[in-house]
Amino acid sequence: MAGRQGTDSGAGDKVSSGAKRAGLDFPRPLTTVDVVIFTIRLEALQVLLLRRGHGEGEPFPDALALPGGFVDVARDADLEACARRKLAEKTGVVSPYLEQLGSWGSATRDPRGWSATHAYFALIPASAAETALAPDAQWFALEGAGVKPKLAFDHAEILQAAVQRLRNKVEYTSLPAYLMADEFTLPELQRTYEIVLDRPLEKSAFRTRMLSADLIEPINKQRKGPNRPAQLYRLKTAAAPVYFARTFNAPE
Amino acid sequence: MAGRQGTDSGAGDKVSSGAKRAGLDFPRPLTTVDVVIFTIRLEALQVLLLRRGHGEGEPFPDALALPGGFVDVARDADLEACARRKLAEKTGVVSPYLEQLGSWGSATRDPRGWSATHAYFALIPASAAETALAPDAQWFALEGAGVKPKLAFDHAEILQAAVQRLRNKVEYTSLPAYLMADEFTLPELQRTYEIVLDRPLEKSAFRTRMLSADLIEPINKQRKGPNRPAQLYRLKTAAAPVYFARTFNAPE
DNA sequence: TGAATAGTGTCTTTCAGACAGTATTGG
DNA sequence: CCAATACTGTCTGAAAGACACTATTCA
Repeated sequence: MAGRQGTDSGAGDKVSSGAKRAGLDFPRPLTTVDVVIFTIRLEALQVLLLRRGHGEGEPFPDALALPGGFVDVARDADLEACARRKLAEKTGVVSPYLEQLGSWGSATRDPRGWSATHAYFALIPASAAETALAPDAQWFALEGAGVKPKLAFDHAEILQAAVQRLRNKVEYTSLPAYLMADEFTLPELQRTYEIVLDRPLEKSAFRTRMLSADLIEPINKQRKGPNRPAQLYRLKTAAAPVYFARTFNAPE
Repeated sequence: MAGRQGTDSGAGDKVSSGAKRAGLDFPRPLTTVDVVIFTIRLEALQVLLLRRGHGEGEPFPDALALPGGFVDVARDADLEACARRKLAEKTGVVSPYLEQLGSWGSATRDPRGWSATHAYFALIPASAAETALAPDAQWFALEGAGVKPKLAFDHAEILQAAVQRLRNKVEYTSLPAYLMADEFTLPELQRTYEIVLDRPLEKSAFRTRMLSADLIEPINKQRKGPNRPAQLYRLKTAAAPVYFARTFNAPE
């Protein structure tokens, strides 16, 4: 970030007050943060969407959109804090897996003017997906790389990027572990992998990979059922995501 | 991006004119774009840095910084166009490998106020690294994950993230191909991999991997030297980066 | 001929894919 | 006992690691 070069234009809104003295008297883009929140519900990968309002000057009235909004320079210390705030406001979840996805900015993506959004994606366990949900929020199952209804702004593009990133990383990381409840069995974890990847995995290779990674530990408990009970595991404390040296299936 | 929620504070600069009518009467962060430009020079991975000016109100006077600056809402159609503009202004290179790295935004990273930067990283061939360089720009060799001099803002952190991302991706992608001249030999490409990764690679496995990927093609030419000449290759036309199914060495 | 580097072949190791086989529960 | 699911073992194949070997140039 060097000092400003080039000429300022007269277009758009201007900042005033102390800005001129510091040489900051030029129009600023709008700055927002959006969060793509994933969970597993009903044996499907789902994403949280909000119904927009229809007040005066609101673009895309009544359309569906990702949770997000303007950065509040008084409340948000940094971008991630802003993303966590949006997440907590809409789901009550306070410490999910949260990763920066990228940013989208252009003159045209928001009819109110040049705007740039910082997109994050979060993984939350199914157990947390129902509890403190905001009234205007709703889960939608993913179909392919998107969702059935049309989305506001360029949110369909952002959602598509999030799904691709998630699917891609699931091939060689332990990210699906963050979609699990506190205690889970290996077959349940494998099922989560399979839902996200939308293809079956080999049981044997899957178990070897998961058990040889420094990721989960067995607890003194089993999941009962109408069949052989399964060992329960939990994430090791302070478990950062594990990166494996290979992807799951050789990509054809 | 939903409508604005919460309360606006009185801190910072305000927008005026049409903003109020549209409900946009709240302070906006500064929006910048920074580009981490890598090349290979003198058998080392190097990064382009700029010496900042020392005009009135300029933060970090005379310090080194990444090429970048404010988004110009009149000139830049979108963030990537802004990054390409900065790159072309400083190096003359117009079509490098360019990838979004992430964004950094906080109340404190710029003394002029809440600011968010969109960081990109670019790979350019050594041949292009010298030609149309801006007078205030200079190449610096990387040592570890950073560079010797102190950098302005949080640019040391951004640079570190760029190096980590590059090193990580080089383990399983063909990114170093974008650091090569138009024509290159396989040993030269391997040397580039080794410089970026800072460790030797096995010749045999390297050749097998590169030749079986749909990435390069031999041309009817050889590189002469005081030894056996080497086959010259070029990138296949419209070669997107190749992703391999495994990393190079098993991570210990 | 020898130095130097380009390029190939061969053996081993690692780990996923395939899939058969064993284990343990409830009914 | 049987159905159902959990879990293990064994064989195979693909690709990397190690490293020896051959090939081709110039001096």
